[in-house]
Amino acid sequence: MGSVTHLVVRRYDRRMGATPTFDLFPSLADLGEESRRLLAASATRLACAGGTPLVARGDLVTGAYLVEKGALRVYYVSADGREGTLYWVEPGQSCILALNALFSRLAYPAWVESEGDTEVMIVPGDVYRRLFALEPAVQGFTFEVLSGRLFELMAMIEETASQGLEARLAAFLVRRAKGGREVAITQDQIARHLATSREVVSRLVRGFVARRLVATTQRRITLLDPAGLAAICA
Amino acid sequence: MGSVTHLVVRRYDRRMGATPTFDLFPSLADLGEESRRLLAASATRLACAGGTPLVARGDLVTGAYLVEKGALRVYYVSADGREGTLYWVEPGQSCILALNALFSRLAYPAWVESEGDTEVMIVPGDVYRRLFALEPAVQGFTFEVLSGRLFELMAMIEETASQGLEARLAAFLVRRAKGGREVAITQDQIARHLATSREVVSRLVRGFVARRLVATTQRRITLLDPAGLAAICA
DNA sequence: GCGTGGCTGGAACTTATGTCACGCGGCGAT
DNA sequence: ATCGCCGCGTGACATAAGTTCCAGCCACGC
Repeated sequence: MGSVTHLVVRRYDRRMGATPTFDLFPSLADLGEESRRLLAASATRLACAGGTPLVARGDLVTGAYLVEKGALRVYYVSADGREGTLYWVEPGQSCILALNALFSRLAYPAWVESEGDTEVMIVPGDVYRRLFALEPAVQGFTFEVLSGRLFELMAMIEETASQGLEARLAAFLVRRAKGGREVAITQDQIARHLATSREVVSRLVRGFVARRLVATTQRRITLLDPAGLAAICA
Repeated sequence: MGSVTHLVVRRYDRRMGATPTFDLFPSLADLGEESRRLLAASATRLACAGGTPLVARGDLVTGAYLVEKGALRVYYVSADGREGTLYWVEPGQSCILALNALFSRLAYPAWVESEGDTEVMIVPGDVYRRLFALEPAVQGFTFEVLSGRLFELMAMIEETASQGLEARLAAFLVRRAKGGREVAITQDQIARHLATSREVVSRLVRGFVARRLVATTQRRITLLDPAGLAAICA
């Protein structure tokens, strides 16, 4: 909000000296030659800094978003201002809601923002639809993305309903560390991911600190005992 | 459990004097003649009474379930035994998780049971996959079912996170009445839909009764003031 | 040095929800 | 009839989570 964002959209062309890379999208690698050309001719790339708002609830989305770098955070905001993360779209994945809205022509039901320096390949809606009709690879890719999200959301509902906040926070930290021990994030941001308030996160983190599971500094939580945290999730 | 269930699976054939009806599945109506024949030759129908367990978490699902009558209830059960309904599959819809597991070959992540006398058309996995590859109508149908569920689940997550139980109960009753005023259901069942306990439902219903929003008898709740209930949801 | 803003720690309190224990009434089975 | 089960009502209580409010701390700029 008010911060300077770097939002660049450009067409793939000679100037960039590169056609879209499909390294991240193996399912898309075996397109027919014609489809590849169609894609290269119409796809644009969007690059932006972290925290850039990309889609607001109710927007009509005009293309398929294929994330190449960084991540997209898809989240909801309830009437009283509380927000919660629905899922992240990481490199090699696609923003499924975009595809969704794309086909069913429904308005997008959530917000999307970038997280970290992000690059996204955008395939215009009509092009994607044509590719979907023609290319089994695109059908399969689309189906996988959709069904993967469905599974994630179902797991999330169950987790939310059956686990306390402490367990969910522990799980969040472990996932977020991705095998490492550092989680560089603000407690306020954590609160927004988990749809709770900063104070509550602070209280829970304090509890972890007391049990020597983590250590904290400003904007950073260090996992001292990942196994212990993981045990809490169960 | 222990109760007598009526579970019948039969092949569509001369004895039934009818090929599968596509009335409920307009998207499937314009299949090629060959596909129609393939479908008719391989589809089976399952008929069962309410409460029949059909799929358990972890099952490998072997076909696409197209509901013709009754409904399927898809729900989760957490470690401590609490359960909650994820969604219902009503006539004209398909059990998307079945399709999901079908394509990605993942184990089914939830339970499914029938609700009311139910009839389901089951298309074997390999047949569905072949039809999906060949028929745009099937692709579109599949995509719509998947994306519809995604939207529902997202809405549900937001609702669960931002609304209190009372509001969710009110919403449940209004939806369930489907425009009418009668909801024939046990409070215990309601509790299982909303992932809470019977006592809590009882307490909330009592509150509604006190406000003359509903009246209760055994196994039944009558909406006296649907508008008032709807107001609570907001 | 000093102020300012963003982030965190922390107590005290309120509220929603879950849990336990029990009674009561209807209704079908024996 | 009467026994027993099921669905329900109800209060007391336990607990997790949200809320309010304030203090401290760090980094940064001036």
